[in-house]
Amino acid sequence: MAAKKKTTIKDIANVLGITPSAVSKALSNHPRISDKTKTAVLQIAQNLNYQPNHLASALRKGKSNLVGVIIPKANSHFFSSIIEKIEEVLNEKGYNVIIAQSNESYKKECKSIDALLYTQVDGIIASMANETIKLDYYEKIKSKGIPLILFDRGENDLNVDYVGIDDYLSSHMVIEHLVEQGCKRIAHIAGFSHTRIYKNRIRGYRDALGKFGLPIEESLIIESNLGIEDGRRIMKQLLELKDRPDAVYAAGDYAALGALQILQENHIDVPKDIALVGFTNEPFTSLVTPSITSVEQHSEQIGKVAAETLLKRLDSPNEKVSLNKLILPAALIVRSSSQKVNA
Amino acid sequence: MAAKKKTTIKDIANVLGITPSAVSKALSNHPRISDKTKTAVLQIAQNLNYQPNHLASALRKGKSNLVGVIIPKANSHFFSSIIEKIEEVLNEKGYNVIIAQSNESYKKECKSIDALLYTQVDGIIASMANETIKLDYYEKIKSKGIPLILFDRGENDLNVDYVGIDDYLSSHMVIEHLVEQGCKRIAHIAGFSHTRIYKNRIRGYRDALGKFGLPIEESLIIESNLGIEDGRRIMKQLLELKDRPDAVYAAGDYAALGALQILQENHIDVPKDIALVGFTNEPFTSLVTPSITSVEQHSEQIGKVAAETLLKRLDSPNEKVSLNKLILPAALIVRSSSQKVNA
DNA sequence: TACTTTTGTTCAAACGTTGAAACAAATATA
DNA sequence: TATATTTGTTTCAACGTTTGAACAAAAGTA
Repeated sequence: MAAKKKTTIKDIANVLGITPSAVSKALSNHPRISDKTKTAVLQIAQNLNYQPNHLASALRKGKSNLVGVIIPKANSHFFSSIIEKIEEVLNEKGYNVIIAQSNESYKKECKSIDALLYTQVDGIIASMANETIKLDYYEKIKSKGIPLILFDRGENDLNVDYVGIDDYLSSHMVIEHLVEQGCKRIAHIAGFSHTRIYKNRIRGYRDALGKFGLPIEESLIIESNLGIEDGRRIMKQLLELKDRPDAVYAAGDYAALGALQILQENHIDVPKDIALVGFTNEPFTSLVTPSITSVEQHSEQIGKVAAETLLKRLDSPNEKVSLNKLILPAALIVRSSSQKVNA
Repeated sequence: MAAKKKTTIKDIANVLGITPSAVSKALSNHPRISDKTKTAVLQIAQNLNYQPNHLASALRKGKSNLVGVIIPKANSHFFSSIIEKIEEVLNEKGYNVIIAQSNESYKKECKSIDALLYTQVDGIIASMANETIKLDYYEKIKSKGIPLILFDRGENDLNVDYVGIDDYLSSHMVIEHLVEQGCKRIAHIAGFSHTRIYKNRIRGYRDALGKFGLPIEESLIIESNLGIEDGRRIMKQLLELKDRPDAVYAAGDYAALGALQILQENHIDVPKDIALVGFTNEPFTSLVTPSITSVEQHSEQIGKVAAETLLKRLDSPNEKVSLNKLILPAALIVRSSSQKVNA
């Protein structure tokens, strides 16, 4: 019952006794079409409940008005709010957004890229899976001439636009704060240094320690995947040291949470005995007790800039604009887990 | 430099000296095409790096192989894992998924629906925004003959397939558990009763109290949006009663968390003085101290069933299959916040 | 009056793929 | 040998929209 023939541009033309071509031009507000015809067309279009056939116009124009977004996992405040912003910016310009999750898997990422290319997206905005080391599929996007913007997890070797925060400086902010709180032995639960952002956080951590005249101790720097379990494991390891740290800086909130659990299980006072700082400012950091100090990455800002950068590329596809590497500032959100003085 | 002409079916045809039609048939493994031709076509397709033009085929076939999914907010474990599953099931059958967030706003939801219809999706899977009362845009989907599946937040009046859990029974499970723990005055931080699922939870709560011979007290049932702030506000309200409850059952985890915060701020022992149960089993329920007992809704299961139901509709569009109202069982995950006995 | 310009529209081809129908050649059946 | 069937391919139109070129009519200029 429900499925009725869709009205096309041709139906409107028939009603008015003009050609489909005139209707098409009227609908796109062509200057050579008379106002009389335009209003008539609009009127009939409404009456017949006309919906333009996106497929046909996309085929003809060679443009789908679809943009693909690849993220590791939607299930995090950081990524979901970036997507929200990207959608907002792109929808306004008539683009629709297709979201694909890689689930941190290289294989799934490749499949997603193929799916997006098959759907003929006009551009892709992506944050790479942790696992990804080979860049062949991203090269494939580039080789098809489809604009690609990376955010957060990017790769310098790819030579594409990138939007992210200043990880190096963020580490400085964290260390400076901890030093102000009187901490002298600061451990770092780090991400894998083969990923750019984690490498920079480590570098920032080291340099900042140096800046404040604190010794760098390799046993206090431990790389991992930064999951809860990693945090727990590494915190246990740190507690077993003969000389315990008086602060822990985790490069991810989940790892920080795991560390917090272990500290509490061992009745170690946070922040008095050991101060704790995380990274990403996931909502739960403010919900747990004690609340966890973390680094806010201004996700909406990242999403906005990524989308706008893509729009720029789409508007001037041939223009050889120089690469954009946009590094936005981050902010330290100080909470109970690190506040020893003036609480 | 990068943007080169895309190879089409015609290019392949030219190389082999056959018609595009033959190539098309070879690629779709038509039985009447010789194996010789098929392998030749495949070979050349690979050589020329041929990628089928989805737009053209979609236009011709009147099928986009795109499915739209509308959710209130990706930023929750529940919804993001449902999406993950939907994607998994649909990708396997050659469908791509477009995700749209309504952000719990009716207006945004309408815009999303229009966008999806414009993109010519073959079907839509949706969970309604809290705000949504008018069903006109959903009727629009139906009137276009596009299969629509609702999950979690559905509306009986719409007369479409629905997948969700048994909210009524879930409340029974919760109350039964609390009664077993010795609770006698159980408050309910409820969702708005104009939404089906919350209405059912309230009904289940009332009936279960009756079943266990406990009196129903209207002052112990308070409806809200179930956000953290709602939880805090309502918990304060409950604490001001001359006769305090000895247990609180919140219809959402965030509300439960807000309640927990207030209880802790007032140094009320959870679960000894007041036991607490939430709903949805968001990951943070196991992360806070004490961990919060909650109802697991088997999101992957919901996603799987929703996707499969849609596939069924897509496969037999004209078949007047009777409506599917699939009610899956939920599970109570008991944690510290409600465990008074045999801890 | 004759010519140019402007205005409003139609014509026709194209975007890339598909599938029913037509066709010729090869093979099977009588 | 004549006829029917099968096999492999081509022909052609279609999906709905867009766009440059063509065209006629109206308006402007000389």
